[in-house]
Amino acid sequence: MTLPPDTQDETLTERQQAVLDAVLALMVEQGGELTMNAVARRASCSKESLYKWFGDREGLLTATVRWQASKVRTGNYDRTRLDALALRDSLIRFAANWLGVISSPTSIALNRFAIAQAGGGTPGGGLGAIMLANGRFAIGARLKPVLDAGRDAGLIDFDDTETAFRSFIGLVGRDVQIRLLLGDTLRLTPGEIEADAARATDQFLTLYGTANPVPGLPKTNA
Amino acid sequence: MTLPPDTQDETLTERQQAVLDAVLALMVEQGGELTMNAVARRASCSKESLYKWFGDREGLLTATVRWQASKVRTGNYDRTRLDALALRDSLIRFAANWLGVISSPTSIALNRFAIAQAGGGTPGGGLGAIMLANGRFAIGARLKPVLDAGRDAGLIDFDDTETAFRSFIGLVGRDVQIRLLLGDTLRLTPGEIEADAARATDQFLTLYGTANPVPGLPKTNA
DNA sequence: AAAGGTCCGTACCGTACGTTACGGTTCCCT
DNA sequence: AGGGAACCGTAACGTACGGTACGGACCTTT
Repeated sequence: MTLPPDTQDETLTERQQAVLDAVLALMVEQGGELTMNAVARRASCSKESLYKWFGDREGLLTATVRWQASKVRTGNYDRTRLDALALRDSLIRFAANWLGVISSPTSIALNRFAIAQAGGGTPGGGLGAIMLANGRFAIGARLKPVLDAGRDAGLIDFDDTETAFRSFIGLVGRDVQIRLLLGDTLRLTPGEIEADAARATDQFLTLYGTANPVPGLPKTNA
Repeated sequence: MTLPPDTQDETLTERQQAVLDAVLALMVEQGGELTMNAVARRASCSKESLYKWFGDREGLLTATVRWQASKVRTGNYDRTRLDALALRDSLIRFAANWLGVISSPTSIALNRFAIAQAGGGTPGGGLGAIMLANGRFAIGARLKPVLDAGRDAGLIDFDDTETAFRSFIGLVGRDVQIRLLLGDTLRLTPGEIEADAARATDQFLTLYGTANPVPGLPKTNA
């Protein structure tokens, strides 16, 4: 009669968090073959405890996704005083951070799981909806204030913040995520991430910047 | 003793093609739960025939991916004489075509399958490698001649064709593919596809175009 | 008409996995 | 020290699915 704890809000024991970390580790190294037996063995816990804590396999997976999402949340990027250089710096740091996240083995493994079961008949979306809410839409909510502030400061110009935001993440991410998800052996070193972030940001500023661009960065046809 | 027909090159009976179409239909409507029984029932054939024709489940899946890929191949986009308007038109048609492909239910379902098993221990990449070869890399090989021709004609300028190409598909695709894969209810009408293709192309030409842009398209901060 | 091949429908087998149940151990509370 | 809760390890159960085997129908060939 134990109803599934779908309303769990950060109420996780240290032990349970360790279990979820074990799930993440298994997802990363073992890939799509994730059995309850393997989780129990890896986490050194009994399957009975797994079912008591998370209800069923689906509950364990959603708890894992939420757990990882709660670990990824970083600081905001908005500032009070904003000049062209500060805006560019904020955008570059945002882009580099996001590239680091989406190219991390954990994010790749988690997205694979969410995508694999997004097609199933699970109503409500399941893991895919959670990944979208905590990934795509969360970063949108975090970056849009920066873009709006840049527009208010007269540094950039656009009609729709959403459209500008999508152009930016398109320039930043390009085909990285889909290639990594499909198993492409694509290594992003921290140096490449930083360079890509700067290139994408400068391209974005070229497209949406006003007449006062950052000096010395007219066009970057890298 | 029937060795698996891994060297099948378009040698498919009409019956077998119908079976693969049934697999595609099942992938689209049923999602990740694809059993051999369901395929046999849907295609009105026996499981024995499935195993005789495709070896095993993996062979059936790879044959399906190849079959779909062979259906998507469209005409090339290169031209002999190229002015600014012709280049822009080629890019727009290419972008619209690609957007239509990646937003089609068949492509989404197929990518879901390839991604789901790309994490598994299957060496060589499996379906993911096939999807990459026939998707991402195939369109690259098809578009790069156009970009190079545009550069030779002095219409656009860049150092690395690959980098320019990746910026282009970033501007075109943005976050469409990952959102659809995660189950986002995102509908792309033909009109939106055409508008997105034009916007992305004009943004690309703004970034990489030379001093002679298409008249009347200086900046499109849509 | 007889023979042989191809294929459909179904039944069957072995295994893997999700889920449940149980005995033994550790730890906390009083 | 005694009682109880939580938990670990393992065994057991039911189902689902990949893969195989078999009987019968249809079609072609001679």
